Amino acid sequence: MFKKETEYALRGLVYIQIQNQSGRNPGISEIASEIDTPPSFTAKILQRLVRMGFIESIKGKNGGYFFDPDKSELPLKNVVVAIEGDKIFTGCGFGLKHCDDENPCPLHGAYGPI
Amino acid sequence: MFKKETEYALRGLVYIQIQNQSGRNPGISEIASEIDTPPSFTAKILQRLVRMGFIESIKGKNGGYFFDPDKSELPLKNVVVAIEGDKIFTGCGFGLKHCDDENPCPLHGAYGPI
DNA sequence: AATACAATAGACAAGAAGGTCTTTTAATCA
DNA sequence: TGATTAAAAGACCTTCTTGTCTATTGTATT
Repeated sequence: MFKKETEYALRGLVYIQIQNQSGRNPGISEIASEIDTPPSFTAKILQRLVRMGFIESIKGKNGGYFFDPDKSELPLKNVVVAIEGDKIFTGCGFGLKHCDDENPCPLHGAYGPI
Repeated sequence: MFKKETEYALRGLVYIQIQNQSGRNPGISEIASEIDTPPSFTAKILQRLVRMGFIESIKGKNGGYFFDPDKSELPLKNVVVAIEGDKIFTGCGFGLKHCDDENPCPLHGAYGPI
């Protein structure tokens, strides 16, 4: 379905969000253990999310990851597009170049909703 | 969305089916050129489809690929499952193990239809 | 039988995805 | 200030995906 990277990113973000709501900034080892992903790989993914501005982080003791409370809510779709590209939403299931609403392939109708 | 392999397989099967209906058994170079895929790679994929029993083939002059007319129609879903595995249909978009109808993740509702 | 044609088999290789590990940088606390 | 904690950076490795290429096997035509 999605790449592992996207999956882990989504799971991580959801976990961070939930913890933030309890006033906590979880760290990488907690996150990886709770969402059941490889710690180092997860760390790299979260780094990317920080660089892309989806979340913030602070180093050192009591450090961790958190959402900027000033920012508006983050649609998960943005994350998926940032990692997977938007072909996953705009592309054709058959990989056809000339598949659109006017020229639909057999799968087209089924995929519209998503 | 799907792997290239799956995409090419679906496109190839559809093309073969259409040609069969006109009484023709298209060969690999025609198929690859018409569905716009790399010939050698496409050949390998069609070989797999033959070995898996989805289509038949004959070698030599006037050879090519065709569907066994005695067999019942082939749901494309079977092809996708054969190549991608069934996680793509049964798995959770978040990669959660404990996501099902009773314990749905936020994406679950949206994916049910597919 | 010889030839030409076309699928099959399988070795090989480049690139992307998935994952580990070590070193560096920054924040806190004693 | 020094020790500790935790994120950042990046080198490195393995596996899977996406191909290419060559040799072989089988079929049909002449």
